Amino acid sequence: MRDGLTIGEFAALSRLSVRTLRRYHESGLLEPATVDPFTNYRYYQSAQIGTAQVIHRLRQLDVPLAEVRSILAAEDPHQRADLVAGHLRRLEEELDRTQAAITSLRRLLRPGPTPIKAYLGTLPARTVAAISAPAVRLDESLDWFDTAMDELDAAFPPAERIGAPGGVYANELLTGGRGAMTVFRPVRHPRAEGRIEVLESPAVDLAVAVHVGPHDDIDVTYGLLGAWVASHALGVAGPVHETYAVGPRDTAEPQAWRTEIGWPVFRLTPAP
Amino acid sequence: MRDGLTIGEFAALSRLSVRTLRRYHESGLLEPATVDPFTNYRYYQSAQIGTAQVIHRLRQLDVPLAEVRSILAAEDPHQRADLVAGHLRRLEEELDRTQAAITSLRRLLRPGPTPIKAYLGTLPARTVAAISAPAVRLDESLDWFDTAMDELDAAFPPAERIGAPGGVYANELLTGGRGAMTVFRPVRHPRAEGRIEVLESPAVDLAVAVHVGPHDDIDVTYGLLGAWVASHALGVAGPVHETYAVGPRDTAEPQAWRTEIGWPVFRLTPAP
DNA sequence: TGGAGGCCCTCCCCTCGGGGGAGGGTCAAA
DNA sequence: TTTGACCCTCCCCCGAGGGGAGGGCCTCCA
Repeated sequence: MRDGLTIGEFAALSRLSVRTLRRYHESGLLEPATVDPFTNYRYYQSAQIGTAQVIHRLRQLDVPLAEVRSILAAEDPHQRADLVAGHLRRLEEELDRTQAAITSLRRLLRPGPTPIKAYLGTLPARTVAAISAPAVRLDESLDWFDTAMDELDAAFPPAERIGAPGGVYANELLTGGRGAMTVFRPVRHPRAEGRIEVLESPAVDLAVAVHVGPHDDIDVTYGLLGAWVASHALGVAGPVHETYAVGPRDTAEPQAWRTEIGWPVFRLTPAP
Repeated sequence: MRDGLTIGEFAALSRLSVRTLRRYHESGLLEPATVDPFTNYRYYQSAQIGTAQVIHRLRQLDVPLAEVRSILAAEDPHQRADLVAGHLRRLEEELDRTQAAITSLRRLLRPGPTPIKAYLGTLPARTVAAISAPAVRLDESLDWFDTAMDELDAAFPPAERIGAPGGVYANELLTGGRGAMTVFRPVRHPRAEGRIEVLESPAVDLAVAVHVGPHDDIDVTYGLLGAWVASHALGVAGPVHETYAVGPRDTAEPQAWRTEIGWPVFRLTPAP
């Protein structure tokens, strides 16, 4: 009777390729039960099939090998389940991104010219209650924004609020980097409290476009506004302002959302 | 007035990184409108923002750059939509695989021992109507199987049929390669017709396990059967037989499916 | 009219999870 | 004993970027 299953037999039972099994051995992810010291032949035990199948399926879910390792290392089934559940959550987020990409593409690939109603406006100086963070990544921004907005809403009941809330976002965020982010609400009597601070926002000239609907394809509106700005010989002068004229706090129907995007701009002087 | 947008400005508007834009230039996917011949600075036009956004979103959907190229090259919006739709179909298949992986993992990670009821049996010699393909890949097998089964069903009406249909699958399929595949149905009066041939299947000793439910996690049953075979000092002697005792043609409720997996085996003689 | 500091350039190497293939040793059935 | 399938190591390749070094360029402000 043999030492165990050869790598080829084991590959068939675990649906992994022979090469991949060798790689997993090399990286310590799945050690053969025995390795012949003279021939270096790998032999596996049938009890290892389950482990190999777990690896195979986790990899199908794009779990990185390092994480597979920690899932396998977790003795406690609960802890293991938590790790897997964490990855499933990431899969759901990935699905959201996929959905947004499809929505956005549908708009981008719509035949015919894409109209954009943009205009120049001036945001007057005003005093608002705000929460800021110095360095957030774009993908963390949604969570951060919700938390901060909840804090503002808790501190200023509806009677205190005047006008729609908004956010100010550093332009570096658009390039994938970290950047400053502010969420604000105009209120009757702004006051500092906890993370909330009183912000004097100066008057600023803006190029404005209104995005209607959920934010899945807001990048398209940004692009159209950016094109409008560039083609009107304007330069970008600061972080973008979003004003949530109608947002998730006003209606549960995302189709009705209205987001005003305002980009501080200045007129470029023509070159001589 | 400048030549256009610098790479950094363009990156922000298209949500691509500067590095990525340079890569797309290098690979001819998205050429800057002008390149300064002395400094090699890239300048983009605002009209290119839409194209860059399309690329960005397609990449989010994991469309390979080569395919992005052909989508962009398609002038006709319909043709373009077809290419995109093709990829969306692939995304759906990916989603099916993800679903199967989750089902399978749930079973694999279920705490406690995993019972398997396997037994040795003999499939008697018999004559069946069959369709074979010499070299199919596992991921093509589902489509191929459905087509072939439909042909068999069309040629042999219910009154002709005796017993459950099945398939014979080369073991190479399990390792990701191509292999022979046969779908068969026992019928009263087998006859060749079109792709259908009459197959004399010899008697064979099988290790058998029954998989209950949809095939999402059938790999686990295969693994358990394989472990059982290995631990009983048996060797695999030929292509695996699946018999669809209850299948999609019998009930729309996948939970009720019963698939008998039979692996031809022989007794290994103990080493001296 | 300088600088300073932020952009931008190229070039090279790294990542991750494999696949292809060369060149050569081993195992087991005929 | 031969033969053919199987296994070994080693090296290179892929795609789609990211990191960083080293150095030039642009533009704003003093």
